[in-house]
Amino acid sequence: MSDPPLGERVTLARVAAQAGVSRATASRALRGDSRISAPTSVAVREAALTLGYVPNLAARSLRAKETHALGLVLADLRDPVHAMVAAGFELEAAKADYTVIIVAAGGELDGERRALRAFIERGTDGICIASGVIEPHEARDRLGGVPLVLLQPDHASQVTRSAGEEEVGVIRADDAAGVRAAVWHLRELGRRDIAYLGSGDRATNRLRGAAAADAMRGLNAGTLRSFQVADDAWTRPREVADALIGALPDAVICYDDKTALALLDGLRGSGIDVPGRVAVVGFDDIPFAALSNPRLTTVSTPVVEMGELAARSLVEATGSRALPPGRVLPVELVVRESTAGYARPRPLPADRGRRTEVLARG
Amino acid sequence: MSDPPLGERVTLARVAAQAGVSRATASRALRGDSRISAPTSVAVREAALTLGYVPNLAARSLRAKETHALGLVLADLRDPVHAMVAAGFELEAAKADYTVIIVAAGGELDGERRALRAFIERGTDGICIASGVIEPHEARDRLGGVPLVLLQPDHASQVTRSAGEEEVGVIRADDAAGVRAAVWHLRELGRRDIAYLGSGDRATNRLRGAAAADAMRGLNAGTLRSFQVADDAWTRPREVADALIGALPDAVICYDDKTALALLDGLRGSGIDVPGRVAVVGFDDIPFAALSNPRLTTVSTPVVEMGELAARSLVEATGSRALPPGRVLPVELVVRESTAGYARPRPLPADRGRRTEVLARG
DNA sequence: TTGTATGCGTTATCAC
DNA sequence: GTGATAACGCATACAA
Repeated sequence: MSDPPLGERVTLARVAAQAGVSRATASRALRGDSRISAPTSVAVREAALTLGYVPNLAARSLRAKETHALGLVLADLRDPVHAMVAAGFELEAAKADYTVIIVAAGGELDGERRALRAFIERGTDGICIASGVIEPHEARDRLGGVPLVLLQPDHASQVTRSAGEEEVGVIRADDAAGVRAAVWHLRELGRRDIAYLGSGDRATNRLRGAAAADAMRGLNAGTLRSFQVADDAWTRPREVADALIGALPDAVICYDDKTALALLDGLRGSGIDVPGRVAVVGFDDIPFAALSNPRLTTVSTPVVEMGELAARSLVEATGSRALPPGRVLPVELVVRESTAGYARPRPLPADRGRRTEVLARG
Repeated sequence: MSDPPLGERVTLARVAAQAGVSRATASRALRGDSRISAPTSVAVREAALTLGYVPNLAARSLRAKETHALGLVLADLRDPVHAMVAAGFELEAAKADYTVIIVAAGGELDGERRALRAFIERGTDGICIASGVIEPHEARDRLGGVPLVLLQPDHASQVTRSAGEEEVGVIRADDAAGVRAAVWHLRELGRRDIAYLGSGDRATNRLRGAAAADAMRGLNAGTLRSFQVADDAWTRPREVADALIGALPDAVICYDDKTALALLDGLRGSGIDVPGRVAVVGFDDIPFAALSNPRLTTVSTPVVEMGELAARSLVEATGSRALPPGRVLPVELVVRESTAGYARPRPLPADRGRRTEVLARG
């Protein structure tokens, strides 16, 4: 079952010798070149197997000028959303027999620059920057020709482009549509004093906040109130709740699920009922949003699929010399208990509580 | 700011030519060889900079027989625990200027074999298998000499080794101690009918179950009851709760936090009070365990640190020709509301609810 | 159908 | 201090 212990690594030359052919023939046989006769092919394969030959991809890359590797830059694998993007990316890359190099840049410009440099050094065939803060133009410049996909770019320049618009090489979720659906939903429930709770100071945050304000305007529903907490405030639920308490709205749309779940906890700590006193909406629909108490209403974004799509685009781009296309992916509002009517739900028979209602489809 | 658009990639030869020296000299100058004169060194660096030279690591690896890359096999990046291991691993690798290749093997033997093969092909300087199901001996065989670290190995052979024992190249958390602390804690609270709720059929699950049974025996506390749900049951909370309902214990130690949080949700769906009727304990202490309602008592395992440790071991192993050492890392029981006294906690002033109590330190 | 020869970009060994 | 030159392992253009 297990290969022979490779003290010194077996090279193609050894295989060729063993099979009694030239290196060229061995190479062709192993790569399935149609011109090689069946018997030689078999002989070579056999030799490779018994010797435990494993090709040296560094050597192959050097010749072939392609590595069958993709690079993925993201902010932090500890964040479930980023991890899910990475999961989708790796999954799809693996299907096409590509390997993935991941660099966590910590959401910092210099980290992203270093990551790009590392990818160039390693000659990755394609690169994806997820939630990057680097200016798109700079990234493309630094890469000079290597296929690049920007996934939910978080650079300031992204705030101003009009919603729903596709951009070459950019994959995004339709955040604006999601926020709009949330606002509509809350208005339908009779909530009047709606607020946006931002977290961090990146483009995505500002974009969602702006979308909420727009939606309010579109509904002639008065102005949106705005609160803001730090990037990592969600690990300190009190801090999140305290940002609102004292000027409590009757509905809050949060930057993401992490913030929303922390808010839920913080409000409970202050004896404030959700959804009775305040309705809460999250963003992303991470798995734990369905397990909170009350279960969290949230805008579900296809994070895993976005990762998959990014990888697929890159794989395709390396084949055809074309640029990866852009995409704006639909999101949907998943309504759960945190925005239910004024009464808290009773114990639920069967799986009723799990049911979700689609209000908006990007 | 941005490098010149590299149509064809700049090679060392170009830099050398530009600086008016030989390739050898250029190479030495860039790597900081002390024998190169200051003026030439400067000239070379300058040339490299203006030309936008980026070294080709494939070529370098081919010569140097080391890649400055580490391989990480894990089951699934969508799982927060695995993602956190990966985060720690990448973080620490990056500090030592190593790049990380991640392959998700889906918890399947063949996937892990393929991953190892891919790593060998790419010549990674070290490899970590996290929660792998591959037999340790087989893994070492296939790798022939490449430093290997097994992180929380999940192969059957791991169940029988005695708890707390260190094994070369194996990094584990002291699961048994954690479970023991949980059992003691529950007994102290007066819970008598304690159960273990397993999930999946891997070694780690069996190991934790066995540790719980042992702890009960050690306390002369009667026999532990055992329940079991599928690997992915946590996404179907009803199913998790239904596994217990009908023979409800008054305390449950769950395989992990995901399962515990699902159980919390499922029990709530059935109107069963936690901790009033049942106390619930999780395992891992993922961030969301602190945000549930009730907040989850859980065994905190140093997942990120384990990833860091793994990477560090590998980096060190590549330097010194030695094998990576083994480690059993301490865990601690974090007591929260899900095992509080019989009364449900009132709204909490300030951060009282966040306080944790350390009961056991591996 | 197979073999020969060359080069991918670096670094190390040996000269000078 | 610096420069030729060879070699890492592989894949291909060209010959046969």
